[in-house]
Amino acid sequence: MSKKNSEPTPKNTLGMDVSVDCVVFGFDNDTLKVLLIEQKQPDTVHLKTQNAVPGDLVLDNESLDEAAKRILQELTSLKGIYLKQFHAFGDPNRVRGLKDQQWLRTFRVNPERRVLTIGYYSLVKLSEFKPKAASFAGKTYWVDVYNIPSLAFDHNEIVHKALLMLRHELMADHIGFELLPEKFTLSQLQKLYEIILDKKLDKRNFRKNILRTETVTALEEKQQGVLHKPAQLFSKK
Amino acid sequence: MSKKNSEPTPKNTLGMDVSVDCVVFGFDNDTLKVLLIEQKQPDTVHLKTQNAVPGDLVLDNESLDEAAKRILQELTSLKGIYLKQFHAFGDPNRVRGLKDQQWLRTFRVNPERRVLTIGYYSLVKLSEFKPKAASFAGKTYWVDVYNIPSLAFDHNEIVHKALLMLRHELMADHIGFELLPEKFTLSQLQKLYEIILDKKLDKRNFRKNILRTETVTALEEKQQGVLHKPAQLFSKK
DNA sequence: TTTGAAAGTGTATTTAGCACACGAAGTATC
DNA sequence: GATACTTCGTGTGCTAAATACACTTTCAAA
Repeated sequence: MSKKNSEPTPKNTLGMDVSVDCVVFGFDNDTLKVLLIEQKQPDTVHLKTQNAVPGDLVLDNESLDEAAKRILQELTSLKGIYLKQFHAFGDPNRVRGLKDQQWLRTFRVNPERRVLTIGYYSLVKLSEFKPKAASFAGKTYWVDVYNIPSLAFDHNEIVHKALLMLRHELMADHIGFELLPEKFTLSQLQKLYEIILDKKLDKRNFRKNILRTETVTALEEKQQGVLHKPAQLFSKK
Repeated sequence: MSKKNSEPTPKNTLGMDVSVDCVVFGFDNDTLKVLLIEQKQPDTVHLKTQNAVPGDLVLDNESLDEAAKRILQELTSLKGIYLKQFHAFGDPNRVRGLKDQQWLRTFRVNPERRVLTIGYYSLVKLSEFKPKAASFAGKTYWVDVYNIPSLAFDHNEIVHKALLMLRHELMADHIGFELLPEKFTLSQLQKLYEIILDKKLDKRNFRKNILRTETVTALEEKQQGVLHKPAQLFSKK
């Protein structure tokens, strides 16, 4: 089984396309949403379009983080978005749907090439989000993370894993405010936590906890235009 | 910037080689060790050999997990080893050392091809470990994780990140016993924790904690052949 | 001025974290 | 068989964090 050192035997593989897929989370005060794109389809083949998570091939001189950043910036005009690599999806059969294969034949120079994808998730402030046409995407839209339609490739699995990682990191690093506007109330933040973690939290204990972590800081300002006692506004520290 | 749907424009990239690198941890009752290999070198070029973490290209029909498992099984005879994907390393310049490039020219059919690697770490029971000749490796040996020499490619970074992930998961999931023999004492387990986390722990509190998590179970047996009060043996539950 | 609706706050109880020291159970030696 | 040596195994009191729980305040609208 072992080879002698004196006989170098170069190893051959076909090579893979590597892509980055971004699970973009947004929050609209009621539901946690994920950004989907309608996959581009050639006019000739008339298939029902599929939905997918935005993603693209990693370019030849690009790092993975750079590719993820580029994908996000092609979809939005936002800068400084929270981005985190969370898993590599490399099953050789992850592309097995008929439509998926047809799509690859249209949009990839090497449609037979195996595709490995690196999953990132990102948190954007829905309030500041303005969709932009991206080279790799058709229309974009937001769907409730707890009610996601059937997606292209293995994207349902990717979204599911992203959510698990998000939950985990929300608890560990308190990154929730990345999904809220610059100024937010603690009630908004609590609701966000409740929706992401999918359980109710006690108001007083939640506030104690958040304030203890010192990830947010109270502003002088108060909420305006609400028909009840206005809440104090906070921002990321 | 956006393209009309009616003009499919296939995207071209050169493709990448994808490899899996395994950071194999072992524990010898005193130090946490990492398994290194001596990189194979052709006799012709007489370079000082470099050390590396074991890894190999992912084969054409292999998933990432399968590749990691194969790499481990080529190095050891062990089955059922704990294995976990922890990060993808994809910087386009991660291979920039002169020796690294020479090595690629010898052992890769496409030495210029960009290489992406998926990092896995694994926990093995040193007591059961028997090194085996592997197709991709020269000699193997263990080094103290806190005293690692300069390695090929970006492997120092890979090991470092693996250690951080291991620490994290040790706390969260109590997987420590994967590094110990089937039967172990709580003192052994505590020492393992202390070395991985790099801090002292209180004996009584440690025991309370471990027993509360119910990840281990007490055996009838006691330690034998020690010149002091024999400790109770435990095993994974 | 009354109503509605969410904001904001305190306390008591339970649970987990932590610091700390000594008798018990074996082996080896004389 | 007494002694010395070494690690094992345990209990308690204190402090900090987690949890459960309900009422008053502040504003806008009618």
